[in-house]
Amino acid sequence: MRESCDMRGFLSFIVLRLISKKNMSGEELREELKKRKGTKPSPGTIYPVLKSLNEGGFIKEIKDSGKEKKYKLTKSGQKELRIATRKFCEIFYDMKDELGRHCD
Amino acid sequence: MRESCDMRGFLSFIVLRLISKKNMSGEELREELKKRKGTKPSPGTIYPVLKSLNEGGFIKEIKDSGKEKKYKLTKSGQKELRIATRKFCEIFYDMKDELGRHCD
DNA sequence: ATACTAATATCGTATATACGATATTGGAGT
DNA sequence: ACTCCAATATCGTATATACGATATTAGTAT
Repeated sequence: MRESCDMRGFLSFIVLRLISKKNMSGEELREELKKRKGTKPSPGTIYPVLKSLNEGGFIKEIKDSGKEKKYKLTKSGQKELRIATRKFCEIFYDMKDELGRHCD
Repeated sequence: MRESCDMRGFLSFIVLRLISKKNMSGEELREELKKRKGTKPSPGTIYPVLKSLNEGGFIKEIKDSGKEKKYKLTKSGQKELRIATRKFCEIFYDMKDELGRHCD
């Protein structure tokens, strides 16, 4: 996960958040993102992100039935998610009203 | 502003949002982003964004005293912001609780 | 008018996120 | 065992956002 000042880390952030709620595979993530955004991210988008988060030690593969590989957060991933969430809130603190209005 | 499926449009989104609340110059935007994120985006980050939003017709230069150039949203920019806000809320609808908790 | 300075603008470079296309892999079913 | 398919993985390419360095510009002050 990036530490610098740019805005590019959001896909990793979303993936960490989704996995923190429920252990998920690449395909499940693609489905969930389709629900949220209307379009399904291509395999070339999601699998490199999972690879990078895995190599960074933020998520860990768990064996599941079938050929799916599910991932769960590691301790380090939980910590990273807390940090990223705080940053997100600092940047977007004033989106609270809109989120309430649009999404109830 | 981008229409596709990626996550990269957030700096433009934030800039549109800030300008929608108050006409702002590049320096004022840098200051506000510093407040929110802790680091001030470099000139090489913010001015190209303003240029691109201006060329896209989303913001418009207004003459101010001094050498500052302030920008205001155009009608097209207002519309774009509404669309982008809805998308943002669809993606991050479940951040509502965190935003409430962290930022009150 | 000239020098100074803050704001703006541009340049080269780096990287995360994106895509579509293609390759690989591992269970399922025959 | 072999084929098939869905899930995963990789490749080449494109673009927005990032930086630091440098250049330009327009008021300010001397």
